[in-house]
Amino acid sequence: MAARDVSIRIPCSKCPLRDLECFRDFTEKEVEFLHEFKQGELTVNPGAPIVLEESNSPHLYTVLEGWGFRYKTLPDGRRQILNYVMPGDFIGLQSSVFEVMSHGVEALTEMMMCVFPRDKLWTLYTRHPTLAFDVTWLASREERLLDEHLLTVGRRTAIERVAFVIWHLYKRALSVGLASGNRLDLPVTQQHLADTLGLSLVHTNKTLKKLRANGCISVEERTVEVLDKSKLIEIAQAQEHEEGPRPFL
Amino acid sequence: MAARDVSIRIPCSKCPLRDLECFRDFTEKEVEFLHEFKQGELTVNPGAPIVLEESNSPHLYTVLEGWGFRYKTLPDGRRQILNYVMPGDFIGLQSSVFEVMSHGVEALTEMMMCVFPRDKLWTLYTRHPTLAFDVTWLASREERLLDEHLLTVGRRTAIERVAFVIWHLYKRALSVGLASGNRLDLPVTQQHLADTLGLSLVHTNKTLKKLRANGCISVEERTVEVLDKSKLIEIAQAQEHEEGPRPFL
DNA sequence: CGCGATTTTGAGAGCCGTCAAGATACGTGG
DNA sequence: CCACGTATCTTGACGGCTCTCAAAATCGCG
Repeated sequence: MAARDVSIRIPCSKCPLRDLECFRDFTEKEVEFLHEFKQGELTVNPGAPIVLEESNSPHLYTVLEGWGFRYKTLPDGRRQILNYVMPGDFIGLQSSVFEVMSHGVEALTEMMMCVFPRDKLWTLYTRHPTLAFDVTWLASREERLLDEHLLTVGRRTAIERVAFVIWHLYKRALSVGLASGNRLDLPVTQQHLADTLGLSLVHTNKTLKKLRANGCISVEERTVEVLDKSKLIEIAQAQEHEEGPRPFL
Repeated sequence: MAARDVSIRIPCSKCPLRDLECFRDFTEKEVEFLHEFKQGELTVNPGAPIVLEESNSPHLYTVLEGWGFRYKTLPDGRRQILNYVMPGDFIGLQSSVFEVMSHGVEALTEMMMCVFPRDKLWTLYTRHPTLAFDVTWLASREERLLDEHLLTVGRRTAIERVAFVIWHLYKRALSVGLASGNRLDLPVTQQHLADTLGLSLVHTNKTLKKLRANGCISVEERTVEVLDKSKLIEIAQAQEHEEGPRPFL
């Protein structure tokens, strides 16, 4: 694995995430503590592993820039993508609770992350209950995303699944400034989509074609344009719900 | 909905869960606080709704006895079972974080639960960081179970899925005393299994038949006997991992 | 004994997977 | 600037796993 350069260049008070509307405001004391908690920044290349399945990482991460994904694999290599990580998302909580991660995380684009030492998480619980609650908040949000994903893979048809992920990723990317207007820059191959949705590569490709023929979306290079939102939502059987400001670490 | 009788009859110090080996020990102060936190017990009948999708329940629950399940449904009625709840499991965390639950919970057997007021969860974070960490622990465990379930539904074949869910439920039930020896009392219809695994009822039935013909399991009434553990594990492509003592509230 | 819920079985259809091959894009070295 | 290898995308053909439809059998219960 390539050497990882970890050093603090960005004080938490100037964290780029603070400029985004979707995140909650923090008190000065909270930011001070987070700055103490922070070990540095880590930058990785596209395709780089961030944590390995069954590994035991001493670090926790908050994504500052870029996309990645969480996954699990079966012994024979079949892969299931569990979720995507974007700016503001927290990586590695499971390892502080169970010692080992039961899933892996891999970068899709170049990623910059904030690094925290896992063994100091406990002091966060003793000294900053508001931040402790934030950690629980983040875990609970992940749970909700997984619930929805499970419904998608278990009960939606192929075209519903594809429509749903696109809509879902579009909304998430919008909120953190990774999409603008109707355009979503998806740093993802069709194989990734297939592994996300429990479909084969070939069928994913043919389903995307239907969605293009439909006039729902257009795709060029790696960017998707949402042409007909209401039709996409209808096909996806998606139900909208408001999101208030959310925390991050 | 039937009237719900809530009153404290069991002090937390005599919580039946404390006798189970799988749970961690608590300090006197922790138990004292939990007893203050506790509002009472709630008993519901098989089939009763515990929380509804999109509802806003003011309560949190810890299961003391019985089985239930979490689920989500699509507008047209297709249902996905997300996970099962058994003694020691915590219900309703999402509602303290997002105001509304995005999933429902329903009882499979008669269930007894410990009831907590949602709005006092915050004082738990301020006064008992160890318990706060336990809440995070529980959320993180749920996340891990969902990860595994997603892999099952997304990437395992029908027979692998059925084998896996039986093995999984057997292990969980064993740890809390709901299974003994090789026998698992499953209070679940084949329709429930189908909705858990993303399969149709008919195909679930035929797949169970194969597993019986295999000599892996036998089924009579609602109890499943695991006849050949290693073959079941092999078919399920399950990977064992140790579990240390876990918390509950 | 009779009715509803659940389980079982068979038949046929279709959605989706696998296999295979060609097309396109992209980076690298000559 | 072109050649070439690798990764990704596309398309067609075919097979099969799983679905739907339908009906019979069994079970639970009043």
